[in-house]
Amino acid sequence: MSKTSSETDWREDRRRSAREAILDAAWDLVHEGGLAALTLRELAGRAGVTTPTLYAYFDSKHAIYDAMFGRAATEFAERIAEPYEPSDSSALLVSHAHRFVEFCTSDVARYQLLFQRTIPDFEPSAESYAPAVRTLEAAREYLGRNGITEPRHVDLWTALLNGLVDQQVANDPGGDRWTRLIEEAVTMFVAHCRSAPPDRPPRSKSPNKGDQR
Amino acid sequence: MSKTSSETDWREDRRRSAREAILDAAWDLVHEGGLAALTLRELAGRAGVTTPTLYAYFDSKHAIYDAMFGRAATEFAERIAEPYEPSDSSALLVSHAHRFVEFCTSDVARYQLLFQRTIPDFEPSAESYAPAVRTLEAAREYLGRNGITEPRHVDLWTALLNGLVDQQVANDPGGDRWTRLIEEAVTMFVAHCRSAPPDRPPRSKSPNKGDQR
DNA sequence: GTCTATAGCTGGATAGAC
DNA sequence: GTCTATCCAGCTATAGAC
Repeated sequence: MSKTSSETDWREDRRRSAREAILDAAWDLVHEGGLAALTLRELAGRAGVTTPTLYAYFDSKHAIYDAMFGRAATEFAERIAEPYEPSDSSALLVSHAHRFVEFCTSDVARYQLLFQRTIPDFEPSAESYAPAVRTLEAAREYLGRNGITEPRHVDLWTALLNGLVDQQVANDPGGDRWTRLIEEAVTMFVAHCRSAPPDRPPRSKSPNKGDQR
Repeated sequence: MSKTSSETDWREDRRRSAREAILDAAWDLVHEGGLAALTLRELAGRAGVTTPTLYAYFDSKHAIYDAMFGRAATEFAERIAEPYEPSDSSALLVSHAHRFVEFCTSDVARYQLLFQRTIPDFEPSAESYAPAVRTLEAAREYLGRNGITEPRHVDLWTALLNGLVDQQVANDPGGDRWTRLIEEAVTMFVAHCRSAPPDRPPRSKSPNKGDQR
């Protein structure tokens, strides 16, 4: 090799920080105009470079979305992993739910990029996606401490939280019409799981089959 | 007037059916490639006309989306308004939930157009939107028959159903991983509302304030 | 109402000099 | 790595003949 390792580190650090600066500008842009407002021309202008320069740091526009996804997923994982104040398992679950919902509603564009599939033909790479899946394990952990281990209950949990977030961002952006229901929703959910039989969902009578196409 | 009324009806009928044929083609296109795949060139090709002809029937691309929205909203209202088999109020609510979720999951593009805001700068007109709001009144009606009248419970209900739909279409399209939880979700919800005090959500202890930014 | 032809714009991506 | 200049594709929408 013709370079010392410190020279290599220097250059790689500069390259990394230039990439991060571009991503900063990308997020600014997206926060103002939504995910679809990201264009390479506008991004280059904000980052103080020209379009071809962007291709020195990213292979394509999708690669930029992927890097943005990776940053969002890391933020998500870090926020969820922050320590909780000591409390009983039920209050812990409420805190966890608050964090999840607050994380999602505090940045709608980030939420859409992470959890909805709104960009045509974009799929996050496995590396970018990894932190997000690790975080789902955390949810299972907190549910488990409440004695909730049934897979269908985990699914019901994700549906409940996701529904609150979705209604909040779609119908009352910036407000708290649905986020203020979190505690009640968790109470409802926990009470149900504690009373439900472990194997089958409770059914008092057969459902209206005629309506289930 | 120089035309008889029957001549006028004739022409208006022809015009209406031509519009409907274009909308049929638009829905075919969208079902195959998603909402964003609608382009006027492709639409014209499928409808057997050329691009300028589309402008003889619609003022703009957004006007086409609006007409599609109107049709979807009407389908939604009609499906929800179909009579239910006689049953008790609880089973009625389950049937209602099944219909809502099945309607949404059976046509993802239609669901996205109706309930998510994924098309840039598109807002449905008041006329197109009207059937959808009327249908929300139906949900309140069925909840009311179960003694559920609190506004916050109505919000919790919409979040719960919307969450099931969202998880289903996002993470298990074509499957039933979340739709099969409908009955259990309704049971949980109804039991909670019956036991909850009418004015305030139940809280055994104060929440972890440190986590509520 | 329907066509041919095209305007006018915006987008992602690249060639090649420096 | 960064620039100037440009290509090429896609889109909505319109002008004007028939």
